Amino acid sequence: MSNASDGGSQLRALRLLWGPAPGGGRGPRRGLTQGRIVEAAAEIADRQGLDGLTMRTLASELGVGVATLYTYVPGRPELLALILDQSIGQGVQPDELSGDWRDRLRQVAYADLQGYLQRPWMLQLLAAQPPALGPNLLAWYESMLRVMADSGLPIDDQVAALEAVDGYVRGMALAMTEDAATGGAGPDTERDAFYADHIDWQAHPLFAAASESGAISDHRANFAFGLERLLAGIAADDDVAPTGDFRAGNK
Amino acid sequence: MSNASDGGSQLRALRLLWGPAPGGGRGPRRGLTQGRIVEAAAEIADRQGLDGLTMRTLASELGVGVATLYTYVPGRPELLALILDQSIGQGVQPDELSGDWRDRLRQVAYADLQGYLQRPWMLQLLAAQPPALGPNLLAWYESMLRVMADSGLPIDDQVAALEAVDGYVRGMALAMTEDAATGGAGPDTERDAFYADHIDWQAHPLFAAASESGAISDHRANFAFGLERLLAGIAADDDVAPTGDFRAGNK
DNA sequence: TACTGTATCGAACAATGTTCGGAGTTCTAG
DNA sequence: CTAGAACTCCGAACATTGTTCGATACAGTA
Repeated sequence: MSNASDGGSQLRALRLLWGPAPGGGRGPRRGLTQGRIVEAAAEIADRQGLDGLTMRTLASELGVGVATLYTYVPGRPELLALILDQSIGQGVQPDELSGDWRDRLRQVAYADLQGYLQRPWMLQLLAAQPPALGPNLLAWYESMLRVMADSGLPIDDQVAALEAVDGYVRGMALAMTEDAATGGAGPDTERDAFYADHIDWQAHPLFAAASESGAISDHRANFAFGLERLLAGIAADDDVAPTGDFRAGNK
Repeated sequence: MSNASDGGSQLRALRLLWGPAPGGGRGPRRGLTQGRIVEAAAEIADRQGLDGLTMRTLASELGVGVATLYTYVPGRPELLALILDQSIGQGVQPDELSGDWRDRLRQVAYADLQGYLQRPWMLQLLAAQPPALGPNLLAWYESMLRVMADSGLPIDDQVAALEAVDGYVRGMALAMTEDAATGGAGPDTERDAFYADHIDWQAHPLFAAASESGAISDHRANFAFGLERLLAGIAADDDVAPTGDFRAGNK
């Protein structure tokens, strides 16, 4: 009951993702396809952001009335689930890459990062709700497991490693979208001026130093740093540390 | 220009976060404080999710008219920035923990994870926009840097390690909110039934096996796995790997 | 005691997702 | 070939959202 905005839309999304196109029945021939709608929707989201993707702008882009959309898609939440799975499908297939499993993992990480940076709304959708397991997500996961199968790790660790790398990429992408948000055209001078004025730099000397040195804003270097450490940690087969730290939390 | 929904609200949020409370001027005494509003807003978000937090529900909860809120807060986006920074401030102060820097990093990771799981809307806000650098975020960052100062790592690596752990936690939390979304009361039988029916398990043997074994759904174990690997990788001072993989991307 | 500037808030406005009802279109049953 | 059924399309309407306006009440100041 934590996410109030899901009145069974997840299930409807799944039916859309997997269900067959409802083919030719009686009435007039359909002027659109689900594919065309999803494509146009993703394009609008790319240009205007998720908020700019309204049923009206989408209908107008496609040259149809708003109500028409509802004969193809049950509602906006389901539409969002569709463009998310479609975008996932546009990434690389991990097991088609070259190199050993560690190289491939790294390449997947960079490719996925780029995807998230180009489509920040994917992260918004992922944060709003766990993604429906559509065909593309499933295929990506299976492909990822094929890569991990080469690692010689136990099956549980294969999954854990996969999830860890994927999680890391998403989390870092979250922090890196910052750059895109400012417009890409140079730093936000107004904001920086505000910081300079209102922040007590004396009281935060370490932050001041780190900020000055540029270390904080060099997201790409930070991403590379953490990724290599994570991969190295996974590849090291020696036992790591006390894995138990689960006092707090649920059952 | 990627995020269309920000018409300078970031700056207004910063002013709110750092600016002094506008004190007693002339008119009637103010019946509310920014603090009380933010507290009530976060509570509503906890119960009803971010979508349930409307200006009307908030006003009603506080027993005031809707328009009154706008004398305390410029608008909803700024309100969201406030509850985010406030929530960040409710986590632990990293440098008040015990143990060496690696232990502390681990404790911070678990504490932050718990915070994100209890307040999934924090992740939604982080995904929608990079957080405004409010007092609490700044304090947390400074505290984190104090912890990292013990590591003996170069300053750049300190920042990178900090960002990596933080990013990892957020990314994994993204995947783990799944549990909360189903309501917590057992697995989603309807959804699982759909999966069983419509997915071609033969074509995805590895996923089928991983799913069957429960490895995929054991998020807490996966989190621990990756965290230990990441920490171990950071602690290992030997050089790691080719850090250059930056053909694609921007300048 | 008047004046000024503020706080409060009911009402209205624009934009959004969604539904309703009717008009047109195509297939199918007889 | 015709009549009905089932479907597509969509203008209009509805509920809900964030936000603004204008009036009214209040508290300091001169």
